[in-house]
Amino acid sequence: MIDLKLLQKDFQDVSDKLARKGVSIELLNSLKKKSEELKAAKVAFETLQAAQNAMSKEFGIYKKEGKDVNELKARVDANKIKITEALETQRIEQEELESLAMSIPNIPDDDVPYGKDENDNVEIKKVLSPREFSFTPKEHWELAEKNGWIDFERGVKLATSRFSVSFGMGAKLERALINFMLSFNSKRGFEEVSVPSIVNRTALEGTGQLPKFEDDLYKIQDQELFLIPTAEVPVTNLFQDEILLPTQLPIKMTAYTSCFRKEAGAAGRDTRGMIRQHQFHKVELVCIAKPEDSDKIFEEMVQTASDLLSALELPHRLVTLCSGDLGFSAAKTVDLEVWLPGQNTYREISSVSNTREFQARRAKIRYKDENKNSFVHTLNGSSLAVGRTMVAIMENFQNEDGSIVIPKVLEPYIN
RNA sequence: GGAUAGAUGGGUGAGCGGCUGAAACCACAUCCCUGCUAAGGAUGCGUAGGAGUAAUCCUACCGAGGGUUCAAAUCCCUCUCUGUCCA
Repeated sequence: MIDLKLLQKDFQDVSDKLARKGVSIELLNSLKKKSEELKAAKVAFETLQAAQNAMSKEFGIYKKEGKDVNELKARVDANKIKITEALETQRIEQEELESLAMSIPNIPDDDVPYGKDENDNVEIKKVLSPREFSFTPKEHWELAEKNGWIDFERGVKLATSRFSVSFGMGAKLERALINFMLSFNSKRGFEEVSVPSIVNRTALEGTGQLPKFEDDLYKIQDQELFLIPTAEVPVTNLFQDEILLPTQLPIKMTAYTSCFRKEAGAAGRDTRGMIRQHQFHKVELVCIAKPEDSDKIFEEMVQTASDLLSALELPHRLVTLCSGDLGFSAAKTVDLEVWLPGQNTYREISSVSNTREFQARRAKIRYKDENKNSFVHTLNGSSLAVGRTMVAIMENFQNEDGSIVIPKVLEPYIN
């Protein structure tokens, strides 16, 4: 959630920055007005309540002294009617403010480039050069079927479109990648955690998927429970409503989970192959940090994901997302895009974001900072999306006959 | 599924409907004493919001949500979770 105090104090600045993310000034204006109204309603209510409390105390004293309470009771009763009204006003204001505030995205960092969509993203650097092929490289779905690694039809048979099944070496490679990534991250100081794949509404509100993006989530029928779209949700919310000690920070975690996304609005995109599936595997990095450390941790996470790709000998590039392409909760995001020779293009394989205190404010994650409590910064990044890594391995390590070489670092994990 | 007990501040754990935002202990912080791998003493120490230059004051919160009452951590109802016992 954005900082309402900051909005009141620096309205111009906040609205300028959010305009870059496509938030209208009208919306922010009504938010500002609402928060002022709520404040007034609160003051009105609290004044009445204070009077009520004082009279109640008096009441006790009167009783003790055996004085007549009829006159006092009449005053108390009259005040009570006003309190009920004031409380109702405040409740309505509160609800309206919350639903408004919860749907406003995070403020982008100052160094985020301005832009409309993914075409305006800015490349930072390329890592490893794409290999020269002496033949025309095939796309991964062809290779996957040819080698018997992935069965797209049977996935559809079991569930629906955009589900697939891995067999044999395909399944082994998947498992090897998960283990390799977890070990790699673990060596870099990220603690492994294993979390539920189902979470409640509060958790999803904490990280920002709800209330705005319910259509993208799989919901459990008749229950306020959802399949997780990313491990970021359960792992970040591990510390929801907690006050951490500074000595605990930074907390660096890595988790493997399946991820479930409806991909609403993605009709027609990446329909072939396993680039965009409803269920996919992902190893995630999540960090909880003091504000002054979060930039450093961010770089560390980007570097870890990049090194992982390098260890797998996969050419990739780093891209800073422009303001228009930035996600709802992110203040800054760097995407890692892997080279896919079959498609002759770079495709997103990891996305590292700093949400600053946006999620911490929603999920109430704080730490003791000197004497006061402050919000932590939360960061998350994929490391990596397993399915897309398999795609990248297939396309980059293919031979002319369609066979595929397994990257050397994975050998110990295959057998 | 049935029965039963419970849910209090960072932790353990008291709490008669008003004097309880909450005892005590532990932990933690600062200071004093002490010259030794320790002990003792003093003070402070929940969260959020609001008023004020400030001292300070006000409001809310004792699992969640309702209710009774002038007044609820304390009484009533519903729900959630945890423990134990029975199927």
